[in-house]
Amino acid sequence: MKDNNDMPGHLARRFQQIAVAVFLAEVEDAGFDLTPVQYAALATIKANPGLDQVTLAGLIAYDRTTITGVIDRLVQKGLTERRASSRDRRARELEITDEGRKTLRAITPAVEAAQRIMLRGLTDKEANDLMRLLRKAIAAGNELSRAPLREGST
Amino acid sequence: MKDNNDMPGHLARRFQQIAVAVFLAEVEDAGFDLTPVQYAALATIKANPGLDQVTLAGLIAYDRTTITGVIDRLVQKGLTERRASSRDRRARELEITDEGRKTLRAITPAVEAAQRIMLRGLTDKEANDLMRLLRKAIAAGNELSRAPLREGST
DNA sequence: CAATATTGCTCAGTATACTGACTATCAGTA
DNA sequence: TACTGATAGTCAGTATACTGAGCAATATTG
Repeated sequence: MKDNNDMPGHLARRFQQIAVAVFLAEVEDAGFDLTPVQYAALATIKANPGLDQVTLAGLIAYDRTTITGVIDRLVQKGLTERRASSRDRRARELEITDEGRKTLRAITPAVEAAQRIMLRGLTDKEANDLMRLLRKAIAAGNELSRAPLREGST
Repeated sequence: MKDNNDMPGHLARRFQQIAVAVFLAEVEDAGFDLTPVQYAALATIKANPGLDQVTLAGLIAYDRTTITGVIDRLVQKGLTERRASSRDRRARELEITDEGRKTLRAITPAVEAAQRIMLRGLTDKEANDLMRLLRKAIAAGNELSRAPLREGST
């Protein structure tokens, strides 16, 4: 019988599991307390000042119901500000704080180290191949999850 | 600046997200209600009758605190039996029920379809390459997560 | 412009994952 | 055999993800 551990779905889960563990370990070693999800959100807020939650969710492929809690925690940590939009009173505008900017800068080496560590079993060429193939598979399946990636507004 | 969406950690998360969505959609279309995690656990219990929870967790790389809830749900659905071991009173022996066996058989086509769909953007060669590279990266990082894969007892 | 549809966000509920702690039990050893 | 350490399982707490529902506000349309 075919080994269940060899199915793409299982490999996906396992690789993600390792990636998160490596990220958290490196970031903690660097003296910070930030999850991969929080990091991506924070970096995206910095790159797109004043964006609303739905746009942010689309830019990093998070569910809109997930982003609420993520931002709650970023706000609670003092890394992000959330305020009502004046143009659309349903929306919240997000801004990174000085503290958030500082954290993002300081944490970057750990984040980059983590990316290397999670690929440490591969040669440079293999790592590039893996990322290319993942990108391709993800692009083809983008619309299949509830939280697809939505490119910048144009 | 480097796009955060292009980091291996983000690709891992995104691919896993799509894989789970595809799995759930296919299984639901087939008329079943089983998560990828529950499926893997059930299949492993069937292949290793009477195994205990820690061994099961090791075989599919789940955390031991996660497996408790997964088995709770399999038992509640009538697919698995959990009973105290006579040899070691700390341990629980797991068995698949007839209903579990029937479900596993009936669900297989949907599971296989899901694996194809999550790779649908890739050629056969690319799909094989992706899986080979994932296996290699995972093997190198196995010990980095709290729930590493533990091969069969030997 | 009134009725309708859509959108931004939140909430309640469920299912992984993990941290850390705790109980019960087992195994090894002085 | 009493002591010590390790192991099996559970529990409480936190953080993603997602389903489905709902509210408030905006957009669309007849």
